[in-house]
Amino acid sequence: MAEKSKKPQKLKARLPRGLEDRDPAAIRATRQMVEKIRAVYELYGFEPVETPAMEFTDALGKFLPDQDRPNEGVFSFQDDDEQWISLRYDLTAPLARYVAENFDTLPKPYRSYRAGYVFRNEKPGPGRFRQFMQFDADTVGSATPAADAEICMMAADTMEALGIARGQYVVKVNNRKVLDGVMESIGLGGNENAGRRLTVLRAVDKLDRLGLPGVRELLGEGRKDESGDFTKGAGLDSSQIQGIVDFVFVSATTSAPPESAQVNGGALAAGDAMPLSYAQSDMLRVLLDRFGHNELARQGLNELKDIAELVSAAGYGPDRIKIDPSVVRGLEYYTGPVYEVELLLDTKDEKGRPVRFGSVGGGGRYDGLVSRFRGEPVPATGFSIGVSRLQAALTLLGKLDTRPEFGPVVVTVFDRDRVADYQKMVATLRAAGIRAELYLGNPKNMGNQLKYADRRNAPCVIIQGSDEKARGEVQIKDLIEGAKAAAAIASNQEWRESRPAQFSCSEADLVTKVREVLARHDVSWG
RNA sequence: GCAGUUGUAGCUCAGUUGGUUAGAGCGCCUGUCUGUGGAACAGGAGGUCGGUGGUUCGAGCCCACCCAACUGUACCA
Repeated sequence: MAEKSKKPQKLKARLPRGLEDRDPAAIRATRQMVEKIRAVYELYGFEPVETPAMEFTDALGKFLPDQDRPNEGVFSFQDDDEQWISLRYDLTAPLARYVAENFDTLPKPYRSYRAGYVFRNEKPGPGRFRQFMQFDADTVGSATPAADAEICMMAADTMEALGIARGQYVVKVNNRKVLDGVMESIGLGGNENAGRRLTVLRAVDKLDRLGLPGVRELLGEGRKDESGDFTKGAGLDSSQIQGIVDFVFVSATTSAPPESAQVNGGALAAGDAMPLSYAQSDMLRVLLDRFGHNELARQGLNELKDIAELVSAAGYGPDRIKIDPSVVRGLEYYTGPVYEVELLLDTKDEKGRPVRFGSVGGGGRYDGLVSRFRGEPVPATGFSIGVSRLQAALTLLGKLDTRPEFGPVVVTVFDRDRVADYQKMVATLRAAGIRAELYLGNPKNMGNQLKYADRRNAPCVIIQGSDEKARGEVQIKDLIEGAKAAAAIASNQEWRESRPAQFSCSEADLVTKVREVLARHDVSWG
């Protein structure tokens, strides 16, 4: 039987999931965001450094890759000498390596900032990519809560510099020591409970999403989601659950407005006390009363109190920086205060469905990360903005300028024997600092050239046929004005003959007249 | 990873109880229009119906497996 004659299989043009191509508007938006963030970080006295996109795997704080699944979580490969190398998954671990390697020459405390792409092999989602940009700032070599407080204030300032109004974001602050202490006090201390502690932390982290009832389920046997999938819980007994819930409850009633606590999971569970609104200091006092008997918790709460007082003294109220004991953060390397920046705006996708973006920034104190490389303790605290995620959110919110940038002035080719003349006009415009180009396509008719200029979003085109040449003139056609005039014109005939928004000027006035057109429409590039 | 939903033209989607040659809108290209963007009108290109196998005289439709996307969930050092 004859083989089915197959068409030659064309290579399919496609991109792996979680990766994206970036068009001019997106690139411009990123550039503007990065510039605004940079300005704030500089203002706070931080200085730039750049490290490569990959590091030795062990320097990133990751165990050697699983032979079966070497790319779970991070992308890794083996070098010629068999050493494992990974793409960085954040900018903190590489900074720790950099500081350790250059410890003797860096001024300490060392304030550093850097932006760059990081890579995570995870399931993508809205605002979640496998390659994305972060913009970090860190203070290495200072253990004082003043360093943490400063990072929080800078995070708030950065949000506002990015055009996110006060009240549309909040910097939440917690301390790992507090929850660790609470867990210790209900008998979850010690190495043998490390796994369960992690499960508890993850459960608490989901408070905003699942509400108190969901968290309760995750602390106990487990929870079934709406798709029927079951998540195994921490397996705590009821008194232990109540201990955690007591703690979480205070945060829930003080950090979230009551109505949102109602929405998430249908109200706080019955049997809990009435929701009350506490001021920050009241909340800390209540927590100290209740959990201060544990040394670790008391230490953490006192650090939080220090930070709260510092930011408050600098004029940053709880509308900008708020103590929220339910903030956990996933990374294990945090040792003290942790921060998280959340957008308080409702984001909806193109179809009007609500979208959860998660935090757009976060960080914390990681006192152990640099000292891994050195024999001495090196305290450090830092903060990271998820530029890509924030940009995705702001785009969805319509808060970013996504208008296409103006294209160049296009000099059309009327008479193909005179390309040299046209090229000279282009050179003249460029010499005057005007973005300009010669039409390089097939010049067989003017219509195509104008369509091209239109697609390029060119503000105007230059036309010089034999008539104009004889008079020593050029035609300047204002495409922006012309587009407005188009509305009043019905027939193509009329459209062509009227030549809207087009005028003639002498060759010598080319630059001056083009500048006038640009100025009229407020055209500027870059 | 687990679960659910969905895969038909570049995009958004129709497609009858299984029945001849799979359609529409938008977009794209060409012409009306050899010195001028838009609109209008006319025409054109573009499909292995996600893939493979099966049931059937006959499959876009039914069945099995695979792949992908979306949503939830888990993980996120």
